[in-house]
Amino acid sequence: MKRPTIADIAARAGVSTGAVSYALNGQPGVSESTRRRVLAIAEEIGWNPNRAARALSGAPTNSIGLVLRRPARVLGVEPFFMELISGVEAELSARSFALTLHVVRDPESEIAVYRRWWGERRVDGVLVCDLRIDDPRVPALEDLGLAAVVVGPDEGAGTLASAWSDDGAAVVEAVEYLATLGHRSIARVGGLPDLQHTGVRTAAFTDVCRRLGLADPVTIPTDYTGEGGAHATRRLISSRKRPTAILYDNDIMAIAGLAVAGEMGLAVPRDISLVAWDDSVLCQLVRPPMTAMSRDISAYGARAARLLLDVIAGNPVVSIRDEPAHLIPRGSTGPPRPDAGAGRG
Amino acid sequence: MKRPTIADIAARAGVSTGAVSYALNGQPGVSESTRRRVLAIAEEIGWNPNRAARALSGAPTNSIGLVLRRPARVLGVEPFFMELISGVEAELSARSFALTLHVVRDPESEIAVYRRWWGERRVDGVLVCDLRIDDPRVPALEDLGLAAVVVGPDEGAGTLASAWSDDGAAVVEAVEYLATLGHRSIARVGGLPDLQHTGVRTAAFTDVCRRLGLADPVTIPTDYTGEGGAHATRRLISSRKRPTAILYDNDIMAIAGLAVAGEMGLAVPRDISLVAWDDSVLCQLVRPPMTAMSRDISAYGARAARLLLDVIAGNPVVSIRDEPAHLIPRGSTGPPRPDAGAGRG
DNA sequence: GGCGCTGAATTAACCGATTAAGCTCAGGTG
DNA sequence: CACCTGAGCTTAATCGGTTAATTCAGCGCC
Repeated sequence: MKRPTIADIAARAGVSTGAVSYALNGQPGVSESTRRRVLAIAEEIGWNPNRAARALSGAPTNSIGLVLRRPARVLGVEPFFMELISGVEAELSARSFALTLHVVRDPESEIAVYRRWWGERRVDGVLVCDLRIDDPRVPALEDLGLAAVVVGPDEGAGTLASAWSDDGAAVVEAVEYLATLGHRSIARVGGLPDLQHTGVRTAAFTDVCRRLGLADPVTIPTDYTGEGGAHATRRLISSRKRPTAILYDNDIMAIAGLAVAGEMGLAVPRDISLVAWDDSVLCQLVRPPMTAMSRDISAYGARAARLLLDVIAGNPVVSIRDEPAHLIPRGSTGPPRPDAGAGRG
Repeated sequence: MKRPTIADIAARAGVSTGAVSYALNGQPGVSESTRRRVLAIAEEIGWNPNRAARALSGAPTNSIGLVLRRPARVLGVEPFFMELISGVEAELSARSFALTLHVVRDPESEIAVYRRWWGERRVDGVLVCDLRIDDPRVPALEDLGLAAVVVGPDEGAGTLASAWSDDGAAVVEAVEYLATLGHRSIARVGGLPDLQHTGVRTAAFTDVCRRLGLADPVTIPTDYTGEGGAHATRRLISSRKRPTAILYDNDIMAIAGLAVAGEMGLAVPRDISLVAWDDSVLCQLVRPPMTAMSRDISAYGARAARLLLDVIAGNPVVSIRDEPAHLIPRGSTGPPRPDAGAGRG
């Protein structure tokens, strides 16, 4: 099947391609009757503008890009990105924008992809995830002048707009809740330490523990995997000053920690309380069900997408600080045992 | 920052744009020294081919499309698609292809998107999921001549290539396993009845039950949701001829069914055995852990992507029948009670 | 010297749209 | 009747590449 072009329409309508273009784009310069005729013919022969040709004349591509830097196989396991993408798509599909996805191995190729997309005019803008400390992508994108929105805290986002939740406030909520239950020694199993939002959480955690006069706030950095969470939990439980509560930076690690606590003979929440960041079906299914910091990830995605569309449209934009995650108390948290935190498990 | 073009390179190298084009594309027609000079300049000024311009001259877009028809929010919950996408990406990213994603509401707009992408030359080919009986997308794609691969059984895929597992063989494996345990009355909680692969599974289920001389094989159609699975399970358990084993078309429904069995006072697997299709962490976490038909979804995605790339390249292709799902026995299956299946629950 | 050949380059058409500029002609004006 | 105006078109340049056709210099050979 041959793709119809405006030349085909022009031939049928007996006018020039220029006139057809004016007619199709609602520009002045053609009579109402001609316009109607052209539109009817376009409809009839199933014409679609060749985006390549339009793009050559400077039109937007109506698509945004998302580059993910992880082993592709991990994506299937990690629910975060799919929820984010579902939120992004909800916003995009309403406006007939497409999402172009690309998975890369390392930060250099991520920047190379941005550069290529920009050079190729493949996307109108990009969403940037997993911002790191001194992330080289920020200056690279600023240099290129490619529209971009950071999905993450605005710390380190430079001149780029950002959309994220107030992770600090969420940490404060969780720690205050545990402190109210009576916990004086709270540890944290954190995510990748060079991620911006890990830094934000760690700072907030340290601050609130100090403010409440709690024991020295320990954060063990991990890689977000179940193994990492299990290992960190083992270390914390067998440490001299065993905490009475542990705050995990994601749900996978919290659930792994729950299993470790069981193996080491600790009852949850009698001997130790556990809190997960990011709620999921998993948290509801385990016994005891896991107290979790729940947030609407797909709403973040939608918000970030809308922000990016604004940036692309050239509208004035302000970074969005979204609703913080909020605590959903379940069975994995309770008051500490009076004698807890004394010896080994 | 201005995007460099081949005209910029030509000016610097002191040759025509035509010569630059030949040099950059490894075509004959330029001397080795000129080619090296041109390549060096291109590298130096960070030139990238404007894809729109190339596309105008008929070059491929190096991207493939995937249209998903579901409420965008459901995507985050359904792990299937993310795993599929991760497999697809693993294959694509190695070849610097991008994946363009679009979420639509109804089948008509799905076809409209194909038509638009084709007209716009936005993608080189598409992956088609969730094939239905007499799916109108198949003739539409055949008409357009847009490269396409069906992710699903080749029944109903027409002239399009397809990649899928042998669901029939998997059903046979599951039923034979249950029959070996001693079950004579096995029911099935099926997925959406108008999906092609549901039809394949239902036919195989009916056949193998007949062949093994089992009781009338009942399949209750559902919508794949937990609620649907719970409702179907309730109906089966309270039916006059209660089955001693139930085969579910996905894991969500199986887990919902497990909860229903508990509510209705049945012990699993003593009173009733349950088998899930598609394994996941969920299946391992519930008590008793769920016997499941496990398959490597991301491998399907990778295989389908490779097939599509072959179709696009014009290589001869044959549909792939991938490895069937294989049974992972866990705690939710066991021999039936001698007196089971007699009365009401 | 004239001829054909080859290699290395240029030129120009082309892809399918957008759009500034130019043309035509009907209708109104002095 | 000459002149002006503007609606309604057409023409042609343009975007950034690709590529067929063409030019041209240099060389070998009869």
